[in-house]
Amino acid sequence: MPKAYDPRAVEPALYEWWESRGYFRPRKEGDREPFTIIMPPPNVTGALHIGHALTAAIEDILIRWHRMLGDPTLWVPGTDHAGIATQNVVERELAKEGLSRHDLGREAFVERAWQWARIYRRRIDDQHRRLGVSCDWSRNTFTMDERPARGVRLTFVRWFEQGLIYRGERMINWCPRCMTALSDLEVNHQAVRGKLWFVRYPLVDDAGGDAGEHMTMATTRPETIPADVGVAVNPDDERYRGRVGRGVRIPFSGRIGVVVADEAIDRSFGTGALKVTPGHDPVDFEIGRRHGLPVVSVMNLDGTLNEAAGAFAGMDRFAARERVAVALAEQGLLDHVEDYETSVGTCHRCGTIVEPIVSLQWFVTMAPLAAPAIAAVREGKIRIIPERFEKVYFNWMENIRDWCISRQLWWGHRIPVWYCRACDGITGDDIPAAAAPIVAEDAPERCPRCGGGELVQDPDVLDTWFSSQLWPFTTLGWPDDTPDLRYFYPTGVMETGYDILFFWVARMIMSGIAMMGDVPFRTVYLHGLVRDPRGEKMSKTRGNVMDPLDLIARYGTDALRYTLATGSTPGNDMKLSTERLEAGRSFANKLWNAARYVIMQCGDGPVRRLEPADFDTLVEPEDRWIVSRLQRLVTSVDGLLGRLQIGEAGRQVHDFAWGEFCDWYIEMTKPRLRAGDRGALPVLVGVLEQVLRLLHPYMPFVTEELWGWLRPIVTPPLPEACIVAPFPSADGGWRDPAAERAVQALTDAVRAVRNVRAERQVEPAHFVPLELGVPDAEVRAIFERMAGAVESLARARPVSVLPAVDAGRTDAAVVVLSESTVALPLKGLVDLQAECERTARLLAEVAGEMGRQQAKLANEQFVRRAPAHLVEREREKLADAERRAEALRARRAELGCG
RNA sequence: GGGUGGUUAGCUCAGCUGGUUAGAGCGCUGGUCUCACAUACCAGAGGUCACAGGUUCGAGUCCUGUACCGCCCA
Repeated sequence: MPKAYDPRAVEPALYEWWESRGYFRPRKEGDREPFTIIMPPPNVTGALHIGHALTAAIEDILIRWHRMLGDPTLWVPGTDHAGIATQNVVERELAKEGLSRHDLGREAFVERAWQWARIYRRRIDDQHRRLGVSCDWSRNTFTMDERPARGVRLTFVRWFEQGLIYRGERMINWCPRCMTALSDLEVNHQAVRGKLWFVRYPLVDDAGGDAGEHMTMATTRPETIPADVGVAVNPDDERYRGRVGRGVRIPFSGRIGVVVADEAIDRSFGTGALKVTPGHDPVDFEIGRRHGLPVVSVMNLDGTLNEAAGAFAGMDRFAARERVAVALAEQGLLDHVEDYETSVGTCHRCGTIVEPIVSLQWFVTMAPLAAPAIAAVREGKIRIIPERFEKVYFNWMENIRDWCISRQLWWGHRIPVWYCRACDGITGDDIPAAAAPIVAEDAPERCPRCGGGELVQDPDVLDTWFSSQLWPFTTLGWPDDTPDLRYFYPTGVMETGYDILFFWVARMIMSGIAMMGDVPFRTVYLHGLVRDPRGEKMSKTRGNVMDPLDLIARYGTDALRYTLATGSTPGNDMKLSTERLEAGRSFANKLWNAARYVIMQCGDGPVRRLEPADFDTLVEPEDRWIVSRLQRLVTSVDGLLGRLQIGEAGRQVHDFAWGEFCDWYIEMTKPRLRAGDRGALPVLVGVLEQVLRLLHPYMPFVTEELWGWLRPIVTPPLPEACIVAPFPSADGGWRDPAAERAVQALTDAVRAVRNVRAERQVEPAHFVPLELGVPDAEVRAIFERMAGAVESLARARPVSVLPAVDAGRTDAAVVVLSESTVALPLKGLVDLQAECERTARLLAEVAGEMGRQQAKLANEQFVRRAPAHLVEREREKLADAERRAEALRARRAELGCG
């Protein structure tokens, strides 16, 4: 067996073996409830990042745990076509060849995108395999596959027929670079330093002539002035009372706009007067609508100004802003300019500042869909972890707005709507707003009205999330009625990042209830973002991304998974550093070496492994101690995983494996094994294999590999693979509190000896004589039985276990502990001066303890109201402290300390 | 503006329903290549749990407020 664990040497072969054995496919067992996770489908835009690794780690832990529990366990992998993002990357590829998508034409471009998607799907799947994910590849799905696509069309048609989907002219977010509409969620808001221009609008008299007065208003976007149609003030604003109803002359356009009074106006902003531009601002759009104002647009879809902007036509919107300001100044209309921090919306995908424009798009009416989805969470049909996100969910859902679902892209699910050229008088590509949509799952042959065969499909595609929202059931076969759908829906846990709670999770709940009549999952588990060591978000532009495959190459998959899983708590971001990964790698190596020790001791075997039925037959206290501790751990882990406390469960197994099993139990067995007593072997093997099982969900490779080493030399035989071995259960609840107490006391004593040795700089090779005074007969018996272990652990010889040692003796270093008194009678070990100082320090500590306990016990309220066992515990602690204080005082008197 | 999270050892973070002397990893100090492991072992130092009130017999944990940092929504 190699001296160090080498992940690269074992991982690929193990993964292939698992997969070939069919372990990843669900096994239906009796009437046990299935456990299902639908994997959040990564975008086919590129490679997996560290966030995907976190998703994979957590989900695989849950999946492997449930599989080991014997549940029929299904994890469905898949990938997402990511409309706008993929179109962008494919367009970038084309640009390298000097081509645009328009050069290729729609059909060829879509074929090109399919090629891209096929390549990246395979790459992503391979990366997932490297992460060790035990998902069912036979059910691997792509959002553009035939069945999900059918589900998309069916949903669209049904919602249209129910009046939930409509086509209309609304204010939407437009990305001038991506040249498509966006939903509200696809716009990021950020604060930017800008300016506030104060512009004078001349008031006109009834005849339209100059009234010689003006109103000054503030705007952050002077380039939209040519699209102004009026001015609005707050109805309660005294300053403008007489102005409402009058006309103003709009600069540049010369249009006469009316001054309206509207509640939406914030009197404290600027001058309290707002220019109204319904064509370019959502608030203004509403104001215009309330007051019957026209909508004027001065912008082209690419962000340049159009002919309505007059002299500014053809300019980019930001260049136009400066030019308009200059022109205003020239005309004497610019009052002044102030610095101003404003908020702009940017495209979620490309970062371009989005433009609010009025446009003809398809929308989903969300409120009716949201209502039952709100109820589902409120009634506890769905639980969100961490719970605080339920509030976030309610807040968004209760204020939900209609969802703009049409995208002016080529890559995606084409909207299942057709128009009749004859009926709607369509000649070119443009579909008139008044055209009557023919909505159907499959392309209709003829127009249902006129019977004509000249139909043209809506050119737009749907928002990617429209198909993603159906994912928990399209992956299981919907819209067909499949056995999978009936058996696995609703699924168990939806595990994903909190950043897509609205984008995805909320919409899945809404559409699941709407289309399936039941929630899509019982539990939502939201993890945080993985950040760089400085806490910054990882991004390609920052250049601080950590590639999971690179980390796997350096630290091993298990180290990466363990670090991610135990370093994060639900809903909270984590900083990932190489130091933490190193710790994970060390742990894998520690496990490897502990197993290596056990396996080497076993020789060729066969070694009987300890099973629960054997617990009562154990005689050595350390054996009973480690088994008792293990049972305690198993109970705890079971409870923690049940509450999805994955991080804490993983840490506890780590602490047990390293801190108790390796540091103490294995060391205790060494003198026994050296003396030819093989009685510890079943315990070593039994505890080790239980630890491997407990850790398997976190560190599947090293545990499976060690399982393979252990299996041939162990009897009764272990299950054929760790991945399908039953997860440890503490059903019997076996404990030995006496052994736990005594061994705890013994390790305390050993630590005390080591402490003295280190302080007095005793050579490591030098064995010192040791006397242990143990008043409690039961504990003393265990100390006597374990004297050999003490020798080896404390490097002490001879070891005498006595009912008492004289704490005051001056010929020895003495440490008084709760259950024992340690005396190291060795010349040169006792330095009177130092000993007086040390005992004085200890006495002060003990006095502090006693003070706290006495105060508590003196408090009548505490004694009366606190639980009896806590009061009793305080009394015991006080008695113990008093005993130690007494011993210290006696020793100080003996030593003649002042 | 509304909401929400964080503030615990030098660093990064655990700490579930309130109850021993608040823990871990890394780092630091000192000592060990001891026959599983130097990716290791042993010992040690290091914390007013952001601050101020409150509830309680008892608060890192619950409540209110403040400060700073962050995120979400508008």
